[in-house]
Amino acid sequence: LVRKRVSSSPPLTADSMLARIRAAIKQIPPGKVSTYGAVARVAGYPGHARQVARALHGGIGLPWQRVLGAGGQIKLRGEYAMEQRFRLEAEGVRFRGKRVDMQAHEFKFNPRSKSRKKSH
DNA sequence: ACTGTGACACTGG
DNA sequence: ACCAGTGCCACAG
Repeated sequence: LVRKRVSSSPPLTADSMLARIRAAIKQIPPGKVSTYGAVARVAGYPGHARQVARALHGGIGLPWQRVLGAGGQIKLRGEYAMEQRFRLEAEGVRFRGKRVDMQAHEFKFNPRSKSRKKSH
């Protein structure tokens, strides 16, 4: 039943992909967060969550601390995990146990970027 | 070309 | 709620 939509003619080169992903990440404002999967979707590449992580690893000047795993969980390890949490809390992001309170802090990307089929 | 790896997501136990 | 298994996709060797 669930058909996938690949209709969004995504640039298939790795460069365009990374560029779009970085652009999406930059949209996340301080105090807000998103997830690897959500960023990938908004950038036009549903299912490419891992590439978002790759983009963050190499990209400079990106608010990397604002990208989390599904459910608001930090996916980094060791010192970096603490660094991320520290940075987020410094921005006012609240945690509930080991995860961010997504209900309160998840950033809603501008629908315009996706398939805006709303209104009527 | 093939295999292993990873800042992932989802489902099931 | 946590952990394991599986699917996923691009990249490095």
